Amino acid sequence: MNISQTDLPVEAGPDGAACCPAELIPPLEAAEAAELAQGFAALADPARLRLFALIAGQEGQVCACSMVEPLGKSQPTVSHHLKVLYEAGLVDRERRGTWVWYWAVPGRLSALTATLGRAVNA
Amino acid sequence: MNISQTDLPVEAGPDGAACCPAELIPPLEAAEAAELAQGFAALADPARLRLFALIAGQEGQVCACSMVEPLGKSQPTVSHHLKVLYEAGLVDRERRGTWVWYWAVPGRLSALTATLGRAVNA
DNA sequence: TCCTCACATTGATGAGCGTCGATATAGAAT
DNA sequence: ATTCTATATCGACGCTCATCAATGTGAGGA
Repeated sequence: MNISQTDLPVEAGPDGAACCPAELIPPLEAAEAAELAQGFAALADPARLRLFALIAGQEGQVCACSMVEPLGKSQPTVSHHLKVLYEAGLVDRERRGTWVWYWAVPGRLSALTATLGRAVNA
Repeated sequence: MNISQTDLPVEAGPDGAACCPAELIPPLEAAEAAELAQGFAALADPARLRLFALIAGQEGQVCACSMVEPLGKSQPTVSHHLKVLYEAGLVDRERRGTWVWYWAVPGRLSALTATLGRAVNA
């Protein structure tokens, strides 16, 4: 087994045999990572993904009453997931009389992925 | 089977006041939503986000030993998160002697977001 | 061979989440 | 006011996950 020094990005020290370059670029700040993770967590559930696709895929707005049946979950469960999406900033809502209407917040999804992409390409 | 107006999801009032416009476009298929959610779940943890940014942000590959200290978690915890990222297809790895090297799988992150974006714009 | 180091796995624990039934709240209509 | 409907909240259950100490595994080195 012949290991040439150009094969591996190893910075081997004479005494300690280091495996790694001296310093890595700093990772995401813990606070920013926590905020990003919260955003992705809102998309980490199949029911919420289907809800979000249902809302964002329509022209205009969607009434909450029309989302219970296609999702196949109980009304309290749908309401809970809508709240999670709302608190994640992915959807907005407005009460009009008896019903509540939801719509996707433009650019919020792309902002999430862009933030991670920026941290990766830094 | 009889199709009556009570079968419709639309509750159209006499003056045209309705809560639901008509049929909604079908949501994400449950199977596709589950697969997507699994991918986003890998990014829904601050420790894993920092790990992924650490790996994808470097030039070349990263030794596992160099990720324990910057993350501030125990070695088993880091190993667990690396496994989750690996099984989500976000990173790949190779053992070289004593050490294990990790690198980001190109295009996997953008594929995730593109799939959701396609479902939304359909 | 035995020892050491790097990494993975196991087992346990505590916290958090998805789910639903029951209930509360808000608005509209009678 | 009473009642009905749509939505939100509460309480509880079961399950999953993040975490770490202890242990296992696999690869050099003496």
